Amino acid sequence: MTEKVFVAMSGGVDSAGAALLLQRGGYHVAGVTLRLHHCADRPGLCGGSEELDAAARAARTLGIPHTVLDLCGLFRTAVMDRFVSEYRAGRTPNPCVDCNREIKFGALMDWALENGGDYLATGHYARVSQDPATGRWLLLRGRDRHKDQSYVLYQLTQRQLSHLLLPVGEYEKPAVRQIAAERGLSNAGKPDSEDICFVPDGNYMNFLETYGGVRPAPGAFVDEDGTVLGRHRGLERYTIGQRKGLGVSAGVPVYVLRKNPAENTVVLGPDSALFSRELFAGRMNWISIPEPGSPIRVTAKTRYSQREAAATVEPLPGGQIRAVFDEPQRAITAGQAVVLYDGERVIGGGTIESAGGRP
RNA sequence: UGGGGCGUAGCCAAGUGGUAAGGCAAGGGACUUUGACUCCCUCAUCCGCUGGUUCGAGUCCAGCCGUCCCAG
Repeated sequence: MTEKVFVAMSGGVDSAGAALLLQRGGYHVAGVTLRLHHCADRPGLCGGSEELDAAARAARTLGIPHTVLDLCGLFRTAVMDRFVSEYRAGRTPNPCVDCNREIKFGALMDWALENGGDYLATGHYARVSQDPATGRWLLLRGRDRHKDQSYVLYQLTQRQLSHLLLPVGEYEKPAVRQIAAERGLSNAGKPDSEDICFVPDGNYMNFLETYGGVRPAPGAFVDEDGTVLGRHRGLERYTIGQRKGLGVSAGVPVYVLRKNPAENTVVLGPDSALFSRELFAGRMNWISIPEPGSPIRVTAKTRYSQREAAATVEPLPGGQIRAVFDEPQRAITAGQAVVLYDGERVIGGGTIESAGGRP
C-alpha cells in the first residue's frame, strides 16, 4: 500500500519541488498550506493570501489535492507574540525556529498524522536518516551547502523526524528550480524568500510598534567607559554586533557590544571587543545522541549564516550547556540558537542565554 | 578687544598657487528563510563672507563675521 504524505506548500519553489519529487517517488501526495495571517495581508507574506494562491496553483499543476489549514491563532501566540516579548526582554529572537517547532513540525505535523498521513514533508534543505547502530533518527545538513537549513530545524524530536521527509535536501537549489520548471510549475523562478515572514518589508521595528505595542524609549549610546557617544532610538532597534543605523560617527566603525535594559543604554565599541569564547544555552534538544553526561567535542554555529567552529560542550544541570570555543566567536547573541554538529549530523542545539569569557 | 590660533561635506580631517585625499556617518545595491556582519557603489562645481593679486587661489593679501587659547 502506498504511503501518504502531506507536503507543506508555502507557495515557493522549494516546497512545490518537494511535492513533485515525492510524487515521482511513488508516494500518495497531498498539499497543505498554512494560513497564518488574517489581516495585514501583504504581497510576499508567508501564509498570506497571495502565497495561498501560489500554493494552490502549484498543486493544481501537479494534480494533487490541496487544502488550507488555518493556524492564525497559534501563530500569533507561539511566534508573533513571542517575537515581541523577546525583543522587549532585550534579546534577539529567531522566529523561524519557533515557527518550525510550534507550527510546521508541531501543529501541522499533528494534523497531517491525524488526517491519515504517514509523513509530513517540507521544502527545507536538510536530510533525515536513521543511525543504523543506535536506531536514532538523524538530521543531516542539506547537500547544497549554500542553502543548508538544518540550523533552523535543530529542535526536531525523534518522533517528528520519524514522520518527516525532506526530499529537496538531496538536491542543489538550481536543480530544484530546473525540475520545477520542466514540470511547468509557475513559481520555478520565484526569488528566494528572505526576511521574517510576518515582516515582509524587513521593517521589524514597525511591526513591534504597530502589532506589539512597543514604544521605543530613547536613551544613551555609551562606550565601555561610560562616556556618552550619542542618543539611541530604543533598545529594540539594535542587536549585538550591529554597525549600521547607529548614526554615531566616532571616526572608526563602532558596533553594538551589549544592551543594558536596566539603564536603557546601548554599549558601543570596536569590532575586536565583540569576540568571546564561551556561551551558555538552554532549552536544549538532542538529536543524534541522548543528552551527554560529560563534555563532548563538536562544531557549532551561533548564527544562521556562520561557519561552524570547533568547541567543547559541557552539559550542565537543568538541561543547559556551556560551550567553549577553540577560537573566540563574534557577536554571540542572546536569543539566537546555537546548533551543534558532528560532520553532517546535527547533534542538537539550544537557545543562547549569555556569552562570556572574553578572549 | 592687546597677542596668538583656527574656520574644507552631518562629524573628523588631508591639502600651503594649478584646478577638493581619506576615515566615520548616511543613501543605494549584492549577499542572507531571523536580527546582523561583510562586500560593492554613491555622497563638497566647491573650501566662513566680501573684495584684491595672479594666466590660474582652499592655498597669497585686505576687511568683515564666527570660534578657541593666552594676557596683565
